Amino acid sequence: MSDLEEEYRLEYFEEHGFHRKQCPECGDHFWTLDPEQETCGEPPCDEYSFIDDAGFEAEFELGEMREAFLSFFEERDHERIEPYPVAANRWRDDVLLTQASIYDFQPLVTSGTTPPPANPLTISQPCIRMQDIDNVGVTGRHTMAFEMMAHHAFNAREDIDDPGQYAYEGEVYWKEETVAYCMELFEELGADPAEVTLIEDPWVGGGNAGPAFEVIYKGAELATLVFMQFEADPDGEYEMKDGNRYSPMDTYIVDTGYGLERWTWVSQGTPTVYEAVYPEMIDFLTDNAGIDHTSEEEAIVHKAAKLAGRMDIDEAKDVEAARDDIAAEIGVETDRLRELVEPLESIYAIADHSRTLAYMLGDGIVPSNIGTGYLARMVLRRTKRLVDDVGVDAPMDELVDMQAERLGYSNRDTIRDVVRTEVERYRETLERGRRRVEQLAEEYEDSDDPIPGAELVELYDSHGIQPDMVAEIAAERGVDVDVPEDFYSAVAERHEATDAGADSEEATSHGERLVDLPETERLYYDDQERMEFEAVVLEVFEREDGDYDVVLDQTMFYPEGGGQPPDHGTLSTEDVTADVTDVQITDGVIVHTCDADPGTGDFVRGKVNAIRRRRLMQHHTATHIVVHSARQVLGEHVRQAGAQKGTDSARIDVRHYERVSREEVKEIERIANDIVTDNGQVTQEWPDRHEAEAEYGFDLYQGGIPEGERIRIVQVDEDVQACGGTHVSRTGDVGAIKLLSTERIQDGVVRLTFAAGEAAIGATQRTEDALYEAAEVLDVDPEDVPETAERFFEEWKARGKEIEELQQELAETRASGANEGDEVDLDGTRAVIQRVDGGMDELRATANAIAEDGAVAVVGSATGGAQFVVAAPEGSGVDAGAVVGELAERVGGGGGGPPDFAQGGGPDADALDGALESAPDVLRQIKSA
RNA sequence: GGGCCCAUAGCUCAGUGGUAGAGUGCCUCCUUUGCAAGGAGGAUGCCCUGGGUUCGAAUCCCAGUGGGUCCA
Repeated sequence: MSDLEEEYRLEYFEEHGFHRKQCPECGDHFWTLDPEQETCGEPPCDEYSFIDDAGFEAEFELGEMREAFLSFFEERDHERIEPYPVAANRWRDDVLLTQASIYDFQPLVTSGTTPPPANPLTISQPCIRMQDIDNVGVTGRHTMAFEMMAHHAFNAREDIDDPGQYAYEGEVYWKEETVAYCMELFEELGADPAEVTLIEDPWVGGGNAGPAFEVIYKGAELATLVFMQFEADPDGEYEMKDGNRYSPMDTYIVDTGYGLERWTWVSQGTPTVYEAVYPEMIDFLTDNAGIDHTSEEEAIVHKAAKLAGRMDIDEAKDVEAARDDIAAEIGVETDRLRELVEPLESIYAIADHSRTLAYMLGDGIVPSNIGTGYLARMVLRRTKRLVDDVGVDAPMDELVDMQAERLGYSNRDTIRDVVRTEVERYRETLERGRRRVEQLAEEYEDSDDPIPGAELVELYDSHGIQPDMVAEIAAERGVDVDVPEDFYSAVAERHEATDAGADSEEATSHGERLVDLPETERLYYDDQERMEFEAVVLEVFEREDGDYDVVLDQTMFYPEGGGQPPDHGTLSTEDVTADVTDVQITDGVIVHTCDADPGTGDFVRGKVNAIRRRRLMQHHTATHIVVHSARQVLGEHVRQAGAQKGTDSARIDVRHYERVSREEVKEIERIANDIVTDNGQVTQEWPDRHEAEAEYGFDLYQGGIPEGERIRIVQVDEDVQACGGTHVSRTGDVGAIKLLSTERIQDGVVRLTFAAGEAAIGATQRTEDALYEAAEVLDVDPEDVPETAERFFEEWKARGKEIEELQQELAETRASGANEGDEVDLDGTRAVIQRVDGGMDELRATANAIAEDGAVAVVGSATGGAQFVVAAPEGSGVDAGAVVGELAERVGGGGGGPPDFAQGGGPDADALDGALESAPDVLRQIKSA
């Protein structure tokens, strides 16, 4: 096994007189210029020493610090790169949020597949780390949202077989330069290099690893310098702290992270990072919440803040014990300290969370029950609770807007709208929850039992009601709540029990043999209107189902991809004409599934089914137009969440926070058809990916992230997207666009189904057919259908009521007047046995009427099989349920009910009369039993 | 992407295979002319939709639609 120690012995340290030491407290190794230094300099081994004693020559505001950093590296030949969105799932599918600047370049750039936008580069990347959520506000240094300032250099080894296989070659710079830059930056800002400590701290993450330094200055961790150079390998020579083995890779990357907020904080020396980063917002919130400390209280808070670094829930085992220690050290009661500090902690958290929300919503994340949307919802609800608890009396949308304005977002109106909608939604959830809990509390009010844990789990998991909220509401009614210790693991367990993951394996029958074939030349991009071509058959595979998979040197057939179904058509030689039923692409090789074998090595003439292709192209272009129109109507946040094109209709799923109204649908349809009428050119080009990203942003990648240096982008009207599909050449060729339906397929995702061209006409005609048919049935003009339908529906209901009343009357008449029913005497109790051929309602009414007269009623009917109703007045001594059971058995069925009123029946209608005849005997038997 | 919960009167919700309910609101009358007043009477329902099981489904099963919620 090889140790990393050698990796940290830099010439830079040697030349500048650094010493390597080991911290007696935590055991970490570190480098320092100060021969006297003993501990590593980082809390809890050391304390902050920059509070009230700012660490740099000048104080910086956030923006000034960012600029200072970026221009420092710009002056040193780094290119400044614009930040990426915080929603990392826009360009990668393994994570939801951007948590570090290196995320911007994973996985394609780090693996060497795609070149970096610049090399070396510098950036200040907004990041969100949800895992720090419990520390925010408490420790004084943790924020959920932050900017990671960084410089990166992407290097590739030259001593390998084929250095040209990667998108970059050679070494830009490595460890020596990285450490030198770091120290130089400190000196430029006026820090004493002797106060800087570099702790050896190997880094592991996402299957990669490497040596790294944590850079500590005056107690604060200000930078991490990571030298990514290993990849996971069971036979690797390095074992890292995660217990896995790693071996060197061909690319090696400088990955640094300088926390903008920490640097700003140290430059100002305020008690907490929050006061340095968004002082106006903290002032606003403290004022608003009416927090006004005396100077003595102020002093306590101030002292506590200096020590608050110990309250890291990840490191301090018991946060409350840490609070006790702090209280003891500054000489106040723990309770008093908590009373003073907790509201401030909430306010810090509110400011941070508002900023987090501004980033998320500003980048177009829509609150939802899935993905990043769910995270946004969680943050928003948590913030709302904090706001209410601490008594801030400002609407949430205003708080988020304060941060959005500061961050320079232009879609602030949408952000506010989203926040308002979401807050309202939360209010409704809480109200629903309150009613539910009150009801539950009522159930337990009379018993002395507390509300059990299982109920709490159910309330939380299915209804989103926190246990402490249940406790609060239950307490109002004097009901206890039994919160299990392991509440959240009980919730998790509930999920695990039902999670049965079934992995579907993708079976590519002859995938391996495809690898040796050259990439198929794609003619469909050259001229999307052309449908015929000639090609050479490179290989034919016979399929298990008897069809053939044919690979050509070039093709006009579009393979399934980007939600566009494959082309159909024919491949013909002199002798054979094969129908193409499917076309797929694997690693650049296009496979045509045919019903005949054209023969390897032969020339074939390919002919694409032009009608099908044209319809697919119309729908594909229409999809771009509809998304673009929806964006204008619903807002800038609208983004594609999936799409499927077809020949008769297409659907597009779009992120949006509300249901789409009928008015909005009409507006989208109108704008879409305006674009069609304008008949603008639909263009495609293959620009450099980084240039395209710089020009159009990541909204390019609505349909997925393509690989490679150059990407294909398609422009329709003002809409630009990376797209591999085929399109008509002018918007007018789409013909017409008709929105067919909208549905909300998930919270925050709306599906728009529409038809284009001929299909649009067809769809409209179908709708009209339905209307005309309905009109014909009602015998009115089509435009009168709604009114007539309503009238008919009302009348139908009125008739129903009338029938019921008449049945009632009829039944009463029957019961009272002379009728054909047989009267039997059962030891003084009268019984009436009667056949009434009618529905169940009629039978019931008749039986009731007879029973009201004081007689036992046995009523039978032969409509729809045999049916009985038996009613027994109180004190008759007859169990109606038993009677029905007995009678129903005779008609091959069953029945039952309470003793005073029962019903039943069976399929054998012919046996009805026989059963009724035996009724007197049955009654006597039951009565005497 | 997965799990769970819900859908019944205008509203909030009970309902256990056997005659669809309560509170509130609504209408009428009475009492009182007093602030969420009291009394009496009355009207309100495709029990979300479509299948299935059953003699019989608001109730059980399946699918769909709409809503809620938790997790990754």
